[in-house]
Amino acid sequence: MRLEDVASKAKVSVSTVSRVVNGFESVKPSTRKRVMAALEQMNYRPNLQARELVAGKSNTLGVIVSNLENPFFVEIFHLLEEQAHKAGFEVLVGNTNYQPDRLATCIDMFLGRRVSGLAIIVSEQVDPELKQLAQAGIPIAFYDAAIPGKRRTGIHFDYGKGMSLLVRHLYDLGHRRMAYIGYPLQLGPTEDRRDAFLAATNKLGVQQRYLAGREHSGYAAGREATRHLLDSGFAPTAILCVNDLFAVGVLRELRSRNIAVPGDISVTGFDNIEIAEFSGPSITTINIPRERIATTIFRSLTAGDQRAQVMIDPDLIVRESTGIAHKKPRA
Amino acid sequence: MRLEDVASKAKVSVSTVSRVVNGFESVKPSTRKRVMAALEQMNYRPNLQARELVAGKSNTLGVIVSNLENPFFVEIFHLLEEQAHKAGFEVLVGNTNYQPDRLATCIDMFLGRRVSGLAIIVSEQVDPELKQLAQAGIPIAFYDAAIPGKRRTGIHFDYGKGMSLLVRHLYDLGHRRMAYIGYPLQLGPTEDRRDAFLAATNKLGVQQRYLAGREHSGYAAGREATRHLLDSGFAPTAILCVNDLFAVGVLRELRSRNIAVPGDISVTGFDNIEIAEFSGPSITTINIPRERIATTIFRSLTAGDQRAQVMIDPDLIVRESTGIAHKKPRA
DNA sequence: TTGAAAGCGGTACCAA
DNA sequence: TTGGTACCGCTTTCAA
Repeated sequence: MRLEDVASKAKVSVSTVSRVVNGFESVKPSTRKRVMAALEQMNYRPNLQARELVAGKSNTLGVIVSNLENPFFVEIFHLLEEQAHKAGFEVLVGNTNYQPDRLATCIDMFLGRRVSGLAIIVSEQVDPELKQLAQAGIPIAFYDAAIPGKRRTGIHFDYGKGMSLLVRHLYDLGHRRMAYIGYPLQLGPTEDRRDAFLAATNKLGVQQRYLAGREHSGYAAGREATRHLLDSGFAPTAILCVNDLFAVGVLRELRSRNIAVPGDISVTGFDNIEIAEFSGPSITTINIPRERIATTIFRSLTAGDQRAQVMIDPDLIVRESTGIAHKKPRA
Repeated sequence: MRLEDVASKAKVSVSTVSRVVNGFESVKPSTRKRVMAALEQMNYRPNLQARELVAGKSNTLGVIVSNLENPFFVEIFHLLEEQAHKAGFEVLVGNTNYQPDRLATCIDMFLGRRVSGLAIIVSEQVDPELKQLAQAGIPIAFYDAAIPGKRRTGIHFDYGKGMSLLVRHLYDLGHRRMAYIGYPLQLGPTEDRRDAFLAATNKLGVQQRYLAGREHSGYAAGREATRHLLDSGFAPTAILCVNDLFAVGVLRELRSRNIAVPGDISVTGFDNIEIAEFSGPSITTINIPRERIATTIFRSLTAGDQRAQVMIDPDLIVRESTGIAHKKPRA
């Protein structure tokens, strides 16, 4: 099990076994062979804690996400993982469930494990942790969170532009009464979306309504918010959602009320996850180019490519869920 | 940064600092206060590699899954995580993407990190790794994979029963021509589903057809398989899918061909993930009680509750996607 | 080409 | 209540 066990079995020193394990040249072939055999027989597996302790690093990257149930985060993780593996890194994921204390725990865990880079892809506020992060001494990449500073990369998506594209698209289709369904909490990036919605609709003089879903994500939250919305008396001709998951929930509720989409009401999502293409009807949404995000994170974590700020641009993806506004909205 | 740095700053020994860090009682309040201050100022964070090296364990559980993009796996992970956190464990996830070499790497990584328990929730074959796992010396729980032995818990779901329930349900609705869309590879548990489908249809004398999707999961695979199926000339009145993701893809293709569900063709999924309830139409499926799975895994990993075999029973969930068979199937 | 020994950053035992 | 020290398993000089 340990280097020493193998050493005594092969009748050599631990140094020699270590050399064999790490593929050094300076080992006599016959010795190497003997050691290899012992290694094999004893099913030796290096203790990474020990190895990394002496190395002082771990060629492991840490990724912290708010919500593994949102395919958007999972996709970014996947793309990042792919690049990391190619470069010989392992990737570990931590999940916060939007809980600030979990965030702190995850950060402690990853920094305590001396990961060589940490990607923080969360929606919650990171401020209270900034202090410890500042002294971490490793590259840290943020997506969507907090203020970037030294040794940190802030990657941001232009929500304002994205939301404007949606509002404009709907406006051009004749919509003048729009509702927006967002997250419940004070999550920075999602406030951006709401503010952008408010700004865009105000600018165009569109009647609007803002509503917070009860959960952070998920179909159920979108559905429930839709119930409240429709029962409130505000009869929108279009419903915009903070993400695609919510939009699916909205579609579900509308369907169960026999409200046609986009015949009676248009619906939009955000993120362009796969379900947006496969739901019935498919969902008009904003694409966030994950490859760019993943690549930027990876570079900043490994190549020391620490551009302080990166802004990512949106694309509008028009699908079946949006159409010409009816004069007489149903609800 | 290190215990020693804090010690010299607080003018005490490393032992004392260690005691304070670990909350031992036997420290004079005044000393403790001084140490705490130093700790705070220097932003000390214990090196987990060192700590775990001496401890010989890590109060961390490892979870390996095939596919983080399948919400089914994510849900199990979440439930497991919840219980683990309550019990003071951290949970680390590894992702294999159905690649056997990734599985081996993940296992090496987790065992090398001396996790105190390892859950392997994958569909690929684990046999080649069994040898190393046998010597791991820690509790290992399998879901859906490999042969359980000593120190290992095998949790299995009764796919045969689940598939029978679906076939029977459809049969009772008058269906006599059924197609099944499965995974492409020789993945043990999914072969079970296919075999169960074949067995159940044969028993009832139903015309059947088996088809493999091109990917492991995902909407696109289901959709593509449906294209092949419909273009093949076999005109089923019902399509059964290996999982709910596939079923969503099937629905999408049928919709784009203006084939009504369940009017013209009935569709079923498997797993009962959330989308099955929210898709349009909602999907008749088999529920797999994840709580039981997660709880069983957790217990076997921590409490030494090592029942060798656990079999989990299915529930049939009837929703909108299945209905009475038409005499003249369209396709 | 090989072995001995000094750490890496902690913990824990023993003495003081 | 404190400090000294051996040791966890591995890597890495330095000598032999």
